[in-house]
Amino acid sequence: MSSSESRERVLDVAEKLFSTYGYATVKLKDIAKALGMRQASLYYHAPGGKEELYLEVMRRNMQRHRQGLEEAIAQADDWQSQLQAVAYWFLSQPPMDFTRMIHSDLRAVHPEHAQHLIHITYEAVLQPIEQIFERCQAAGDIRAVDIKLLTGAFLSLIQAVHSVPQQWTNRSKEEMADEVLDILLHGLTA
Amino acid sequence: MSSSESRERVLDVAEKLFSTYGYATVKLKDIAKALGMRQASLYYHAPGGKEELYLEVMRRNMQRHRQGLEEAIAQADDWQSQLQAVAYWFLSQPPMDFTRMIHSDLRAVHPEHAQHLIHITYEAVLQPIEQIFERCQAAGDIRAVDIKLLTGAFLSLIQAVHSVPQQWTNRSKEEMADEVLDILLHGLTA
DNA sequence: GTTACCTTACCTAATTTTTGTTAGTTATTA
DNA sequence: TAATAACTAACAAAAATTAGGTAAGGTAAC
Repeated sequence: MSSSESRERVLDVAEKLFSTYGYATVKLKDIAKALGMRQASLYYHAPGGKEELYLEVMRRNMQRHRQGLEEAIAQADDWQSQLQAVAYWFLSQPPMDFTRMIHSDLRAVHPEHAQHLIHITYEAVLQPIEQIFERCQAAGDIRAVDIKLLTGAFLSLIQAVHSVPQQWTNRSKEEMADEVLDILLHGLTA
Repeated sequence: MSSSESRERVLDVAEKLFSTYGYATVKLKDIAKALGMRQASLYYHAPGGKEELYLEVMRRNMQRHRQGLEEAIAQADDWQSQLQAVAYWFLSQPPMDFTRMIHSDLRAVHPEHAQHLIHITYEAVLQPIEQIFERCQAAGDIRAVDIKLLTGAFLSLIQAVHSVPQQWTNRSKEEMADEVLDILLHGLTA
């Protein structure tokens, strides 16, 4: 395995753990264990320590989201398929918990880094989705609503589906996302 | 201050912190600091230590939710006001993050206690809301949907509103909850 | 009503455990 | 044989926990 491949592997594992459990819950030991190595060996791949590893992981994560969302949106032709594509994209990725990130995880990092991460998060994930809704609204496809609120609601719904323990249901996450999306578009009373 | 009053105060403070930041992020030092006492003094009020304090806090929390939801629902006459009352109830309480609780916080407690907490959570908060939707569905007020999924979606929407940093908006949480609820009921395309 | 003695609600200081980090060593491989 | 990618062991810092002390306030005995 090449150097950059094994570094990617470290970032992948760390990302999955940090995304699922949050910064404070995940110990370096957990990451090392998941990688099949000793805690100290992590410092070969991540010499900057835990906080810097978290930041690298999240920056790469946001980078990938920007790319993935852009492609997902570009390839869908109408706005409803765009929303579905975005939903499926998130379901294919490690869970992204904004609430925990903002209120909990980011308190562990230096304020300037936290601020920067919030900024790139906005550009990478919030903005692309806001733009879908803005285009919808301009075209008259959806009624007048607070776009930022709607974007937050949309994301929260997808992540709620994402976080349903697989053992609690016999449906696939995509099925559930479709149903939730349908409710969002046409309402409960339709 | 009476003995039970000051104990309640400890539980109140611990609840707010645990609910907002999660189990691992909150250190006993943080709780002590918020109470204006030394870390070691916490052991006078919570001799069982951190894990047991967390469990007591969450059990009391669920107890209160059961009560509060029951009253909120009983006092509203139609189902739409019931949903609004439930939303407002949650906004009046410390945030409840199921995803974090299940995937993260509960990993720190003994499995049997975790199981029990999941159970009382279901009875105290999931069930009352499911019952609203079931009655709606039976009465034909809403169309056929997966009730458990709908309940999760509803809760996730409310908590998303609850977690919006007040500085990011000039609207009240109740306003935002009303708008989100309206979208849920009538859809984006209405 | 003052002395003795409890209890309450903290405190400081020390200890233990967990977590993060550094140093120095070794096997593998390009 | 030099770089890579691990390892063990030690160390440091943070977090949880325990031990033991004390000041304030109540209560019973004298």
